[in-house]
Formats: sequence, C-alpha cells, structure tokens
Amino acid sequence: MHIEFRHLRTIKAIHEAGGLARAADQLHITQSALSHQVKGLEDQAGVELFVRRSKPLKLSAAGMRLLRLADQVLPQVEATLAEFGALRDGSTGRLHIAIECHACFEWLFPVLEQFRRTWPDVDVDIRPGLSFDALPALMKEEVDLVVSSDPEDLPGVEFVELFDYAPVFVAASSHPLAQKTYIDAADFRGETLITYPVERTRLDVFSQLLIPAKVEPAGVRQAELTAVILLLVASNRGVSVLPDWVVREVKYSSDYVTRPLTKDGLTRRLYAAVRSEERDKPYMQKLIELARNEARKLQSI
Amino acid sequence: MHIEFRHLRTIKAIHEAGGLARAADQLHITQSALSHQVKGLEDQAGVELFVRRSKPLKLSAAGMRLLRLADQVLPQVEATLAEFGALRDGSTGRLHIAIECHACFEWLFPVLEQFRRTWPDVDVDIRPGLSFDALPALMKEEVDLVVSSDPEDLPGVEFVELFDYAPVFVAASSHPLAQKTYIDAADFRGETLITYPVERTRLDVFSQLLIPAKVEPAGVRQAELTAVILLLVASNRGVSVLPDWVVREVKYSSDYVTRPLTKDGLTRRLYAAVRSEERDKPYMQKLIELARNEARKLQSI
DNA sequence: CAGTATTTTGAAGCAAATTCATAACTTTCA
DNA sequence: TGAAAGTTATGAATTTGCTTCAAAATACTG
Repeated sequence: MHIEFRHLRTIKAIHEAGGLARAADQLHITQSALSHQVKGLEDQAGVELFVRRSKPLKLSAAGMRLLRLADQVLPQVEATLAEFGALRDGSTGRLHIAIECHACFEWLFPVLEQFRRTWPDVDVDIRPGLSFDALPALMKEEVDLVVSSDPEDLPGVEFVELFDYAPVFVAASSHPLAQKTYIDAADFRGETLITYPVERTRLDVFSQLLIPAKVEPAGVRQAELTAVILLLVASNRGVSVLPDWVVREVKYSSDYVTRPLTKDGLTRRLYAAVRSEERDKPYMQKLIELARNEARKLQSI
Repeated sequence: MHIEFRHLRTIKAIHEAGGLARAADQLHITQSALSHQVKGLEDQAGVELFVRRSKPLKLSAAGMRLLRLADQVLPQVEATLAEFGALRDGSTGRLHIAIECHACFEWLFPVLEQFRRTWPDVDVDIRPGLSFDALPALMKEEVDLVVSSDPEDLPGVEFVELFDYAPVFVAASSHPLAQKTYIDAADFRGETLITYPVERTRLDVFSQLLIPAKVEPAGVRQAELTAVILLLVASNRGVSVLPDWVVREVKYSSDYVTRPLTKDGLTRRLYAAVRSEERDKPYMQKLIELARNEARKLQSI
C-alpha cells in the first residue's frame, strides 16, 4: 500500500471535523472505512498519526506533518484540475502556428499581438515552416495551426478560408518593365527573380505563372527577409513577386512600382489549416476572425 | 475515480521512459495496466494527456501540466516520508516538557540550551501552565515529559530518577533564626512563609515538614518568581524554603543565609516522568543525561 | 456506574486496478 | 508498397484491497 490523495483528504477531514465519525459523513463513507484507512496508513508510514488516549482524537506530531503535506499538495491538485477545466472549455490551450507562406509574418505578428490581449492564457508561438513539413506536423499535433495557400484533402484536417490576396510584380521605378500596365510570364524571361529561399512549387510566381507557362527567368536569387528583397528590388538587382499586403504599405514609395500579374491579375486564397476537433475552439475562432480583420485593414490602405 | 499519486508516478515514468512499454517495466506493471490507467485518467480529467498520432507517445499540453504537478508533488511526499523515517528512528520528535516543580526553570533552561545543539530537529517546548494535571496530560500525549518529585504508579508511565536535592531554609542574614544551625518545623510557628503559588501538598515545606508536624506558620505569602521570593526574604518580609540548587549560586551572598531543615537535613528526589514507549528514544535519554550533569554541576559549586 | 458517543476489529462484499491474450496501429526497411 | 518489428489499445478474467456491515471495545458525561 502506498500513500494516496485519499489519505490526505482523510487526514484533513478528520482534523477539521475533529473525529472519525463526523469526518466520515463529510467524505460520504463509513466511519469504519476511515478507521481502516488510518490504520493502514499508520502501518505503512510506521508512525502513529493520532493520539488515541484522548476523546477528540487529536493529531500527533507525525499527523501534523501529514496534514501539512495535505495542505501543500491538495491545493496544487485542485489548481491542476481547474486548468484542465479551462483546457476543456477552451479558455486555455496551445496555439503553435506554422507558416508555410514566408511573407505571412507581416500580418500575423500584429494579429498575435491583439490575440494575446484577449486570450492571455493561451500558449502562442510561431514556427517558420521552412525547416519541416507543416501539415504532417499539424496531424501529429506538433503544431496547431498552419497558414497555407494550398488546401489538401487530409483526414482530420480542415482548411478554413482566411482571405484572398494578389501576388503582384515588384520592380524598381527605373526598371523597363515598370512601363507596362501588367506583367506576363514571358516578361520574366530576361530578368533576375528574387524569391524567398523555399522550393519553387511553394512560390506563387512559379506555381501560378512561370511553371504553367514554362518560362525560366534569366536568374534566381534568394533572400530570407522581405525587407531585403525590397531593398534588392529598389536597387535594381532584380524583380520580385510578393503578396499585395506586403507591398501595400509601401505602395506609394517612388523607389519601386507594383504591377498586376497577367491582364486580369492573379488571385490566391490563404487558409488556416487546423485539426477538425479544434476548429470550433473559441480561441481558434478568435484568431481566424482577427486574421480576417487584419487583412481587411491592410487591403483597405 | 479520482486522480491519485499512482497516476502522477505513471505520467512521470512514461515521460522519462518515452513510452508505455518501457515505463511499464520501470514501474513493474504491465503495459496494459498503464494503457488502462492513462485512459481512465483522461476520461476523468476530460482532457487528452498524450499525443497519440506520433510514435514516441508525446505528452500533450495537459500532459505537461500534469507532469509539472507530479514534479511538484512527488518530492513533497518523499520529504514527508523521510521525516516519518526520522520520527521512527528517533532522530526527530516532540519534547514538550511540563514542570510540576516551580523552581525547575532554573536548571531546565540551560539544559534545553545544550539539548538544542545536539538535537536541533526535536521540537522542544516548556509548558508551565498545566502544572496541575501534568500527569494526565502526559498520558494523553499532550506533553512528553513531566518533571516531578512525586512518583505515582500509572499505567504506561515511568518515573526516571534525575537527581537528589535538599529543600533548604532561607532567611535574611539579620533574621533571628539565622543563628540556629538547623531549622525545625516548630521554628516556623511565628514566621511568615513565602512560597510559590501552588497547593500546599505540592510544596516540600508543607508535605515534608509542616503538615506531618501539624505546624501552621504565622502567615503565608505567595510569589511567582524565584528572584522575587529571594528579594522578599532578603528584606525580611518572611522566610522561605527552596531547593538547594536555587540558592547554591547565591549561597555566599551576605543578604541571606541557608540552613538545613531538621537536624539531618531533608532529601528529596526529582524524576522525569515519561511514557514507557518513549523512554528509550535517544533524544529522551540525552535530555535525562544532560539534566543529571547540570545538577551535578550546580551542586558542586 | 450506567448511558451515550466514538473508535476498533474481523468477515464479507464489491468496485476498481491489474493481468493475459490478442487486436490495431506506426514506423522501418527492403 | 508490403512485410516485419515495435508499440499501443481493447476486452474478459482475475486479483487486490477498499468499503461496508455487524458487533465489540473504549472513552466520555452526568
């Protein structure tokens, strides 16, 4: 026999009630059960827990020690169970986000800032999705939300629409292509293209435009940070394609210009991939709502 | 079903071992048992504790929380059990002392000072208040040692001899009785006797001298503190009878003199009353040894 | 000292934890 | 991709040990 929480509750109850009989009522078990329990406990601890010789069954020194343990431990257990309650009803949880889309930092950061104000107890984190496969990680519960623009049909995963955006062409104001009203795939043929350092299939320019048109740019150069890409573009080291929300803020800068891709412009859609069970959690809903609002704000600039 | 220590140990083992199977070995139960246990725990807590979709069975957010609880709680339990061990082998315990004999403060304090140096973990206290029913309190385990000079035959209580002392007569140097070489009961007839405020039967002068001789002093005045009694005696407000160790230290003072009671002198014996079970506890032995030494020291002055 | 309240004890019942046997997955490796 | 290895889940049988019941022992009260 081991010491168990039951025993701590028992000690506490007996102390408070001042006797087995009353404590038994309080715990909804027989007084006899308590007697056996105490005896077992004393056997196993090897010490007397109570002073028998007196009527109101007082705690001995060892009993006091055990009571102290109960007073330390039981509240800790209560606290843990309370947190489980919060986990269950969705007021607490983990929200680790993986972003496949490299430029998503731009709008996600402000969203998370807002989010933390309403849901301070949710454990939030962003994991740049370059180093691993975001969707398998989502299924394995290594992350809880993946921002992606390529919905797949996966069991237990749902893709919730966030917002639409347009990948747009960016070039220095002095660049010859800045003269055109829109850019076609063929226009890239003589250009150096600056992209994020990920596989081509995950870049809108390639997947939506160049690969279908079988066009290979003159050169490809990679840069990690959006700010650096814009810098390179401004100094005419190449051209790039970025989501409209990225360049929206700097649209009126005279250093570079943005042009739609193809005559009608391309449109892509961003999704939040979440596990089905978690889709309806309140903080999940909240994050999605905030993301949509943030996008609206950026696009109305 | 309630959450129990068993579950905490389980969580901890599974986390450390990195899987049910290995944890099962470590805990010396079947892997099946662990599986059932985890399931039960998840049902009752209402949250998933582990991430199933991955091979090395990882802890979920809730699982981490429970692990934290285990890491908080289990060491506390260990500590308590360790203290029980110490209680059992006698390196720790409670030593609350009741003194029937009012003047015993004088030698008991220095003894306890010494005692605390060797047995710092023993909870020591002196309780002067219940000098009345000290022995019943001993039996009810309200106190653990009673200093007494009247051994009784009580079940479960033993009287361990401490040391002998002599109640001696004290008077101002200028007092007429200071001329006598020893004092008899009859000498008290015209005197004011100063005593501690307790019943006569528990005062050596009365029980050993005046009551047997059927002598009533001219007056009786009571004082709480030994120092006050000596003060009153010195200023000739009365005479007193005190244990020799009390006046030994001030014996050569010219303010008062001490004289033996009766021609041969009275001798009394002081005992430590303890419960039989506790008599052989090491710290109990130590205290008794220290008391005897202290008495030797005082009497050799 | 009887009467009441409370705790202890032993046997029996019962619920819950464990085991056994086996199925269902996951991952690995060819 | 399929087979093999390793790991976890499940259901029925079993065992453990907690709880209850009934009755005796003990402590307290007037």
